[in-house]
Amino acid sequence: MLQIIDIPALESEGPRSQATLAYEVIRSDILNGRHLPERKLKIQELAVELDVSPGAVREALSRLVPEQLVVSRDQRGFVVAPLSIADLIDLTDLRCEIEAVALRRSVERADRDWEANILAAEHRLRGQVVVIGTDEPKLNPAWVQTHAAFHTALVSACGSRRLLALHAQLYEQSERYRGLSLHVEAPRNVSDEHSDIVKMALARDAENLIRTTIEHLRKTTALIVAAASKEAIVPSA
Amino acid sequence: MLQIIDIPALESEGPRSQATLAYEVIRSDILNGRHLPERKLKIQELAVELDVSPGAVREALSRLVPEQLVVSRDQRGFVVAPLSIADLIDLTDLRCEIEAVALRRSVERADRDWEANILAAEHRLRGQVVVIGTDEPKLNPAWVQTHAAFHTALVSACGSRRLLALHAQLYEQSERYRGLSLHVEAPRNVSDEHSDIVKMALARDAENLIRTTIEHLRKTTALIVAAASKEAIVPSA
DNA sequence: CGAAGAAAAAAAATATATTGCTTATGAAAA
DNA sequence: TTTTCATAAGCAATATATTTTTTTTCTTCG
Repeated sequence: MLQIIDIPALESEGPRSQATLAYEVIRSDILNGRHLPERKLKIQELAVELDVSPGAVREALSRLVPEQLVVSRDQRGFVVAPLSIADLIDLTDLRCEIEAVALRRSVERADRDWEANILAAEHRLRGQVVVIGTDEPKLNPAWVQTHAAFHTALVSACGSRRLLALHAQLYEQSERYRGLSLHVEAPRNVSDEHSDIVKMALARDAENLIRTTIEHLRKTTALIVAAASKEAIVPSA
Repeated sequence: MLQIIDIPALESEGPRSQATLAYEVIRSDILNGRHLPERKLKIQELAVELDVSPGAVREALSRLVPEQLVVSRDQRGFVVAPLSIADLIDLTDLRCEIEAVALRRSVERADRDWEANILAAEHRLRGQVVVIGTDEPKLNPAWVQTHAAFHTALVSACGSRRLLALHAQLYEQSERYRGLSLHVEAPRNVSDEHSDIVKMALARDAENLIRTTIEHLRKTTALIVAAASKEAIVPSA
């Protein structure tokens, strides 16, 4: 007899435990660049800063290891996972492959809801400014979230939980690199690229949608690589 | 000085913390089916069983959450991640996609070392029996390891660290399901399937290699699904 | 007899103390 | 001046005790 088990998806209900709270704060701090790569994450320091017990910090850091946001060395604590150009290129390559698979499936299974969500996400994106702060330029957190939602909407019809999770994970990891492209953001019209993507999606033209999206990803990576070549942004190994 | 090595399969050198030890033991117990899906993992119980402190167990379990081997519910502890037919199908689909990408790249970048490693891995595989134990049939752990090495060898030339890591992770997750196909292993000649794969690899015939490998994966999945339909293998919620 | 509420037991989460590893600093010898 | 060894300090890792939360059971009332 076949028994289908419903997987309880109560992954996110308010941060109730201290460890979960610490996890979310530290994770966000790493993604936003508040903790720089290679920086040592001292447990006691974080514990007093977040006002939680050292055990909670320790657990939070442990959870970040499989996500590749921090690396741990037994008996020697935790450091923020390093960034490198080589890793960025590797990451981008993999993202392009995954994106292609997810988009192709999404188009195959597309329906009107899918189209509606894409249109809505793009519309929200247009209402956001990308960079805030004049002297100290920073990515607008609201834009970051909306942008993620836009790209998620495009692949949301792919019909695979795991593929969606993988897509989200890779997107998130690339977020760490995005902040580095701020200084050379000039020669680019991101809105046009997005509307091209939307056009292809609505036309259900899978191959051109994939091509356009991959170009979009590679353009960002190319800018970061160019920036890193000029300035010594990425710490040396 | 003579060193007596009594612990086999010590993978990485260096100091191992209790938490790391607990992590490895629990992980292996889940993968080998010693902890059944949906089973509650009581911290204190595991702590006395492994002779480590509860904190270490807690940390170990936390590290298994992102690997999707256990799920945690804040304030209510940890349980072994459930298995389901739907998830197996989802997992297999994703594996086929990833396998295709990795194999295509491997063939592109193939060299003589790659061929040699594949041949060596297949040869080792032939020397192993799949199932041990007569009345209580169990997968031969040596075969399991050799089989993993064989499939890793095929994609090892893909040139992407992340792709290799992803491949390994998906393979590992599917290992949890493999034990379920034991009872219906009959109508199959796995060695022939493997030698077909080797033939395609040495011929550098990427598309046929992919096709053959995907068939290989899907066959295993189909057997497990068939087994689950007849017997109530998958535990009930 | 069944349902609801309260109390007790069990287990998770947290805090604090202790141990032990790693590394840095300094002194002594080459 | 450089190298090496020893000692000390800092911090990760672990153990233990305490608090909080959840679950189960027992009692009481409908």
